[in-house]
Amino acid sequence: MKKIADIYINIPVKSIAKPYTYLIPEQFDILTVGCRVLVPFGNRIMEGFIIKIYPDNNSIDTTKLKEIKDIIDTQPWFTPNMYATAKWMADFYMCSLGETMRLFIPGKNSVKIRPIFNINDKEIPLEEWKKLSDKQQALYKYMQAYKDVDLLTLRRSFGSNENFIFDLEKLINKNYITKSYIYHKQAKKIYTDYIILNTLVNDDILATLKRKPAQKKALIYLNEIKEASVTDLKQQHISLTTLKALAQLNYVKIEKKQVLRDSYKNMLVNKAQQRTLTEEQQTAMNTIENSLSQGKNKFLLFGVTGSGKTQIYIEMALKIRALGKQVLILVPEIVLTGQLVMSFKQYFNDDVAVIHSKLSVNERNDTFWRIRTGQVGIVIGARSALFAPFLTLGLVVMDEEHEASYKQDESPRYHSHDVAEKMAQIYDAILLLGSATPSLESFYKAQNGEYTLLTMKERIDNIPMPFIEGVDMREELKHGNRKILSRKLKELISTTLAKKQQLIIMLNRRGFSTFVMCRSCGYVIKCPQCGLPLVYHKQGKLQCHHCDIIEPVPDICPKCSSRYIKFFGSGTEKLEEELSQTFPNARIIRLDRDTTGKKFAHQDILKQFKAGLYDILLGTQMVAKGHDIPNVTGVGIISADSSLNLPDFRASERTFALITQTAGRAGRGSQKGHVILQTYNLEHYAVQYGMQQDYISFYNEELTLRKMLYYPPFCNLIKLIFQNEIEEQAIKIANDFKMDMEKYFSDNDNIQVMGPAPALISKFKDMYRFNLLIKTNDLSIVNKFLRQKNIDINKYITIDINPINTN
DNA sequence: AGCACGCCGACT
DNA sequence: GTCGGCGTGCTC
Repeated sequence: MKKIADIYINIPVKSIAKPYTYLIPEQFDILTVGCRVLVPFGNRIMEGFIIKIYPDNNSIDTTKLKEIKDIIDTQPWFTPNMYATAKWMADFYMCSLGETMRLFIPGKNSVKIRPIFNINDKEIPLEEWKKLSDKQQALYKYMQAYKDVDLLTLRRSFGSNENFIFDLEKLINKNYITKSYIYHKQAKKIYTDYIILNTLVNDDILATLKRKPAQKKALIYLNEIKEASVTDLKQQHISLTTLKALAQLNYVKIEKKQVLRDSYKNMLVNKAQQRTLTEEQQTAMNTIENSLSQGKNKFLLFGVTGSGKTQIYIEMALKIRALGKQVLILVPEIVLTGQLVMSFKQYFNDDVAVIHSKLSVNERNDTFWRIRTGQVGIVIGARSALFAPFLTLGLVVMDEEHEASYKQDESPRYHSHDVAEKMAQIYDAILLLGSATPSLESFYKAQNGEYTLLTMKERIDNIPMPFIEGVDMREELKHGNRKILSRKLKELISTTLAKKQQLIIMLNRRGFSTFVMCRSCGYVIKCPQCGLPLVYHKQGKLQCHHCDIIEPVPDICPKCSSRYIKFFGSGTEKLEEELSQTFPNARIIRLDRDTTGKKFAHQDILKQFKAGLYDILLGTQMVAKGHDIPNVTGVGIISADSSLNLPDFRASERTFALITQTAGRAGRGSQKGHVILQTYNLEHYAVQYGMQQDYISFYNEELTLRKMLYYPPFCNLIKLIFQNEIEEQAIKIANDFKMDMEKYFSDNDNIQVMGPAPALISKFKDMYRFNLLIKTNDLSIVNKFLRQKNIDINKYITIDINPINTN
């Protein structure tokens, strides 16, 4: 009797967000829950994940079921814990299980499926043949000559214009040509020749090699390490000829072995020196031990920039590795991995795997395999590292836990913070969050005892905190200075350069001018797709920083045809120009998304700056994060306000964090740092406390505001984005829903609906977008209501649980 | 998401 | 009368 399985199809589409039932053919009886399979779906072959196998098929009508076509895994890819995580994510974020499960496989699909075409065996009668067009006849003749033709080959032979597809379908419909599918695994395994010692090495054997010094040397070397790859041996100056000769003598065996790609393998690092913890670090470790013995295993490590949080992560990782469990280290961006990977490699060497979105599918696949088979114990990576196939998990570290980039901003819109916390629970692992500026939510939890708070106030080696000075840019204007650089900052740059020390200058906008406006009619040139102002870049192009669309700069205003088109606002390119004009002898390098296109470009720039090849590093917030450059004593923050004026309740929090993080770059060596902070909002509390580096006061003031306005951490947020081609329709549907919901929850004061308000990107690809913001103290009842109303499968409504911004 | 199906206007 | 445009609905 054939068994039956429930399968989720690997497609990121809400409308098919349900399991489909298939028969398991007898030859695939080994299949279990968590295996990946190929199934017929509609008239295609698709990849699917088995989520359930029925013990018997008595109560199910099997006549309408299709059969599983082929298998991808014989062992389940999804462990029960991976499945539990995916399931929780789908429930919590109200998206399809297929959508969350596919996060866990390397690449979007495990197999590549492509259609191939062949002629049908039966002949075409002459009178039918005559009815075919010339093109159709040509196509048929072509397929008589070649077997298993795919679309790519046809395209090459029949021109790039797609007309042949029409004729092809005609022939398929008449059953002259058949269409079938072939598939192969996405990831290709690579192999290398491996040399394995095949004899006891003793004096007798070595004696036979008396006149063969190279072979003798090779054998002695192999005796020490037993086996090695041919490439590794080549580095030891042992040639393939030598090895082949040894193989002839049967002293060694040559075997093919799979190589697991790892571009971080040959990273050169110094061995870790003697570990000595500071008093604060030791206290933190003791607190962790005590809490663990009381069964508390969630920690918030609140440590100022430069206090040595990384060392705590390492200490904890050492403990967990000693227990044989795996460790996950999350970092906000690939950019930050460089520094942290180095530190971990010093202690763990090749026990470290790195995962991020710039890895090739092949390398990711190999890395996943090393994790899956327990060949590595430390996994460092950005968001996507959450979905590595851990065997066990004893510790989840989240560095810079306040970072907004932990939130995935497209479907499935998960927040790594939530997922990491859930995973820690599922795997029974320790959760360790770290930040110099914790998110309000996390610090609030620490205050309430949900997390154990670990505080480190001192910088390592008693390095003093930098001196921060604010410059009111309104005063600068009054004194006739219309430049980007204030007089004080210019002075700081001069004196720092004179001392042969380095500077970091942050301006959180890339490009040259931030908007282009017609002086005559006031028209601002906007992105045709999303309506945001286009940014002028130096190479003479206009770019949308949201859609990456590039447009030429118009000579005349598109609206009133006047020639008075001017550029306003300043970005990093303009700052670079002003700096090099003001300080012609300074060596300046820029770091922003425009200069970091290639895979390791970012690290290269930082490496060169660190090596002293440049005096000034300028860039967007990228320059604010993580790296430790001892010779930097001066830091300039050009516009602390740009993040302050955003219409979002987290604007103050972000501004405070950005100021603190950037200022923290100054004075990491023995010299005291000096920071100039330019702002138009000098009296704002986020700026003031940022200047004083006083997180606690900022937290208290911000928390009072949050409580008053009923925002997180006092409630949870759900953002609903309503889309429609007709603006009024979008507003009406949103409003109707709002009234519906308010009626349903009329007796519950803790659930509020705000809006509808036009989204920040109010029109995208001809769709108007309006937001509703739901505030609730109970996510689950709102979740239930939304499902009941089928909001979760409505393709014109996007649900964002715990959104990172509200506009 | 694809892909078939089906209903309506343009062209041989 | 046929071709082909795109809106609608389905996928075990």
